[in-house]
Amino acid sequence: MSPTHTAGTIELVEPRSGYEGSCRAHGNDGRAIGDILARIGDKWSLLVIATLHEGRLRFGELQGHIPGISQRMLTLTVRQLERDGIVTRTVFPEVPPRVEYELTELGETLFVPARAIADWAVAHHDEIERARTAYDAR
Amino acid sequence: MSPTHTAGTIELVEPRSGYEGSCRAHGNDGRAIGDILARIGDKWSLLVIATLHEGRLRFGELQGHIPGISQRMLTLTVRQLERDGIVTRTVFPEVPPRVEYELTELGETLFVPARAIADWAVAHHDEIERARTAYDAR
DNA sequence: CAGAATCCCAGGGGATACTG
DNA sequence: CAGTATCCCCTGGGATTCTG
Repeated sequence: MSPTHTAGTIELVEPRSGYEGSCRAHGNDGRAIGDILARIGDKWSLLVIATLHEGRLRFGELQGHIPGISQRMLTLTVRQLERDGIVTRTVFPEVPPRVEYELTELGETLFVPARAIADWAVAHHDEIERARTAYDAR
Repeated sequence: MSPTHTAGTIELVEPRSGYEGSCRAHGNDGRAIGDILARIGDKWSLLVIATLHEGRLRFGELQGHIPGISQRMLTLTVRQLERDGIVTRTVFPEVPPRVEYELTELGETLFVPARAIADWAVAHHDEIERARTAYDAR
């Protein structure tokens, strides 16, 4: 909305003098991070992105590859991602209608760190599991 | 709970034959990923982890470094992270009470990909902003 | 100071039914 | 097929108050 900022580096957390200082200073940049984090961190976005990384898919296929997602949530998720420039939505003027989704360049760049998180989760999930059992038995 | 699985690699998304197959196969591994993703992807965890990466902090300080977090949510977040073995909670037997939080080794390893996501958000947030304005003006 | 307990509300998200 | 529209429940999470 406000193109009035001059870019500049934004630290997630300042060395030790105030996250608030760096993020809140120019108004919306601090929120932008949480904003984007909220998007990619939501229940389905990462799964959609990971699935689409394998190649373009139509709506139904996409849903088939993501067990448990409702039609409604898939629609909403994919619309958000489209709005953010992370996926493209292509409608083919046929009947019955066909719509295909694909990652954009931006989406592909996001896949890299997203994948890193997923890999971390996979690599450490039993370690976490043990930590939980230990904590619960305490 | 069930130590009956033989580890093995878990793919986030199978090359093209079924996310369901790989994840749902052994029962809880598929859910575990979404589970962990949900934890780190929630509204506050990443911020807490990032803040703690700078060094150990007591409750009040932690809250001071994370603008907008309520006492309640900080408590809940930090407890979850403790349960997952990502932070340690040290209570000093003093009066008034002092409690300090610090990242564990595991927590530090999580910080790496977490940081990558945050960096991505920072690096692309104006690109996303433009995509949104474009989409909304469409 | 560091929480635990309660209250309460907005909205996230599932199930279902309808449409172009 | 690929959505949209509703209904409705449940949880996330803020504000406030109480305690060791």
